[in-house]
Amino acid sequence: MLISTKGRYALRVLVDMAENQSDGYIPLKEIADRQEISEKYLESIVKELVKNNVVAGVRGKGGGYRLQKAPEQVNVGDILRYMEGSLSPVACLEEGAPPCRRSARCQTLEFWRGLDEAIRSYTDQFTLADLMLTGQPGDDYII
Amino acid sequence: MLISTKGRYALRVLVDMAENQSDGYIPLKEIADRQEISEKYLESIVKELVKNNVVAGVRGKGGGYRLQKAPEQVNVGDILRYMEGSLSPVACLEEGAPPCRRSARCQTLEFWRGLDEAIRSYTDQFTLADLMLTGQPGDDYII
DNA sequence: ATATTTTCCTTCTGGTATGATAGGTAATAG
DNA sequence: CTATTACCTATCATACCAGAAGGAAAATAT
Repeated sequence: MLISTKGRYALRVLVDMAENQSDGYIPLKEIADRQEISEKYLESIVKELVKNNVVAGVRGKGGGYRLQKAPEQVNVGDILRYMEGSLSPVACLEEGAPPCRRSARCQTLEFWRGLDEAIRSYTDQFTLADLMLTGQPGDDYII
Repeated sequence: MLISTKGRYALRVLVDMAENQSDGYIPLKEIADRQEISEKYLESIVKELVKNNVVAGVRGKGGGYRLQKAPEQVNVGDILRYMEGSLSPVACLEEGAPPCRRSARCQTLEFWRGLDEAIRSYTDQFTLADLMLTGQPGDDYII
């Protein structure tokens, strides 16, 4: 399974933030309630999003989280890579993986590279805005 | 990581069998040596391939394993699904998964379905014969 | 018959990731 | 000063991964 709950929940949280965006900050508890996900678990997920400057958090009363970019600027593939570490289908194609001694003779490598590319090109064409419309990437906005 | 060593090794074993095909059977030890994979571990992998009628095993001297179909008839996506159980990127799209209570309101579901389809359509266009050529699916044979 | 080869079957193990839960600390607004 | 909220660290149960071990059953060669 390529994507764990970390990646799935992260997308849901971000779409939720994008849709409930205002000038202020949204407390995690609100999002947890709407999305029916344990707030405590979401903490660990949002932490990663803060680290990668996707959202910003402010403590105390009136605090919460907020998107750091417009939904159109948030790439879904990036988010998933932040959360999962990598979207590579096989270990040997992960960034920073030790070079495989057999790669020159490996008859399956090209196949895996193609799969990696198929996953990358699919996920990278979506932004948060596309998910808000629950449509296809590049769909026109109907405001 | 979508694909574990089970799926990766299975493909390598099958390509090895296809290339070293003769009228007889190939002992697993030979394949393990050529592929530099532990024979004991390969046992568990080949077992799954036998179960799914991809290869057949014969015991005793002169025994070993053999492909049950021509390489052109062996679909790579099928093999990976046998070994991994599923190629779905997320749990909720796996076959036999309990229906998700939130699916009607899920804003990420269509995105995941698209990814599932991208993975499926890529993997399913390859056969063992394509891997033997280390080329692209549908490449012409040059004999 | 017997020895050898090979698949087949069951069990065990150490390591790591997943999906959380628990409890506390620091900052901020009113 | 108090309530609220993010932030931090630790712990836990479960499962999966990647194998290793040991033997039973079948087939062949001698």
